Amino acid sequence: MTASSEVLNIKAIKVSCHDCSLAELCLPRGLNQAEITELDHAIQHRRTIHRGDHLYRMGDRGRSVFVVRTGSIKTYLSTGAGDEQVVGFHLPGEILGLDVFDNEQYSSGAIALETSSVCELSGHHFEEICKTVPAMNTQMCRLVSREITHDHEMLLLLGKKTAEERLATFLQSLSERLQKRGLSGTKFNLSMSRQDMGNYLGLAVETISRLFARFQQEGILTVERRLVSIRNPAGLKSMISSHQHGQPVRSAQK
Amino acid sequence: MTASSEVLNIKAIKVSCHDCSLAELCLPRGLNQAEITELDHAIQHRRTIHRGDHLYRMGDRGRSVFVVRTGSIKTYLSTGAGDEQVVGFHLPGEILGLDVFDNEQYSSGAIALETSSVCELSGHHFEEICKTVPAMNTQMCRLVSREITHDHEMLLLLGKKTAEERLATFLQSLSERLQKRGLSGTKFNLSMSRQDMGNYLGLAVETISRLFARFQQEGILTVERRLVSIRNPAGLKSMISSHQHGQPVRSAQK
DNA sequence: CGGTTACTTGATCGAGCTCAATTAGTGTGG
DNA sequence: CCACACTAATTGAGCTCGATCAAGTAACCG
Repeated sequence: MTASSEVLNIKAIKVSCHDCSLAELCLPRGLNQAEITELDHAIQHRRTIHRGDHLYRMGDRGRSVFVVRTGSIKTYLSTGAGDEQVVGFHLPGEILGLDVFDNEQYSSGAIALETSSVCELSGHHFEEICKTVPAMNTQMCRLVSREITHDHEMLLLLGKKTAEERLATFLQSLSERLQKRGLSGTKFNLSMSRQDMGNYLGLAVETISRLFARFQQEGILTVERRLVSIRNPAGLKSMISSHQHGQPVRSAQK
Repeated sequence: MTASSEVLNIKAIKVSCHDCSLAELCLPRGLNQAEITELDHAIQHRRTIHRGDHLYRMGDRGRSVFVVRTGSIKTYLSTGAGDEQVVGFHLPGEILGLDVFDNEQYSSGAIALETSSVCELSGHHFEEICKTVPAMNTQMCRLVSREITHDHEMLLLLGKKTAEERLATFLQSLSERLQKRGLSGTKFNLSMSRQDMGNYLGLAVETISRLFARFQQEGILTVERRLVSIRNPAGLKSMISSHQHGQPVRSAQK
């Protein structure tokens, strides 16, 4: 804010949750000043990782969860057979590593898509703060719940949606998340490759490429390398779910 | 069933976690006697639901999570467009409804696959117990973590696996879960329809049927209506992941 | 620049879906 | 106890969406 605070940039690494612009999206949301102070004590340290670096690998022992501060991070699973599945893209304010609590080791890996910084919340401090700050426990439940709901929506996407619906859903979701962060929801850079997108959406890279070409032809968006501009947001939304089903199809109901 | 046991059935509803045979698989796991007593107070009541009944519907307001005591329950999501995605099958000792904490409404629906009973843990009591019994908080984190990991494995299944691999994975997982509950892992009844299985695995009913026929032909198992007998467990396991990939394919790595 | 990687575009193929017909359970009521 | 309706499951035939294979182009980077 003030010009003179420039000198304090080194301190920026030590920025507290009080001053963090992400506070409203992040763990502190809904906490009072005293509670945020407690939370601040629990944050072990801020770490920076570069494009392609692992934050943690599948199977790593640990007890920490992380919150993205800047940049973006993908999480993925790999099978013995060599193929991998991207399970999430994480933007500033989003939490990752929740899979560590089962037996104190990560069941997924996390790689930075670009230079990124994260706040680390160690398991020990995490348990402490859940005990001492009830609001924090509630907040944590909310985040975990959201994560599960999101994963379920991804199951629906992979289980039922067409290629077109998948990409449209992905772009729409990304757009909304960026907008919440004060960025443009209509013009943004993709931090992940076509490869990663395809992997995440259960599609081949070629399919992603062709879909982008088609969306462009139809005037839905323009895309140049990784820069996407949504031209027709309503059109994009209308592609998210299939319309043609007259009566319920592939029903889960009895 | 028997006329004489009717008298005791009423008591069955009031069984405590102390006496429950599921304790080792369920929430009380790792808790001491005093802590289990606290947990017992938090369990609001036991409920019985019949085949096809909803435990809760998508969008229902609430704050409770449930643990299956007997029977089995499926959870599912539905889109506006009318199609649905089964996101889980829940066996005794397994928790469901964790998606309720985000904004105090269920983002999924839950339907009994057969006559089932559940223990309800209300949100209020749940928060209380997490505060007063730290071990319970740890336990909860573990369960949530496991849920997330499982969902991620399902993303991998839907995103990368072939139809054969999907069904094999499903049967193997079911077999293991039943075995943990003291039931046979080689001969068991499927409580869900082919429809539900197909929906869950992202496959058409016909594909499930054909796969069962093929597995039978290959001597992997026999299936008669919903009764499955695994004849060659090693053979089943070997079908879980693709072998042919020489070098990493569809990689998530950069 | 030359080499590497990311992306695009075209042509072909196949796993699994859809449609259709049949069979086998499962009640339900007379 | 059986006839009827209804749902669940199987089996066959053909088709389609998106994968795979192949080639070319464009950005990036030492």
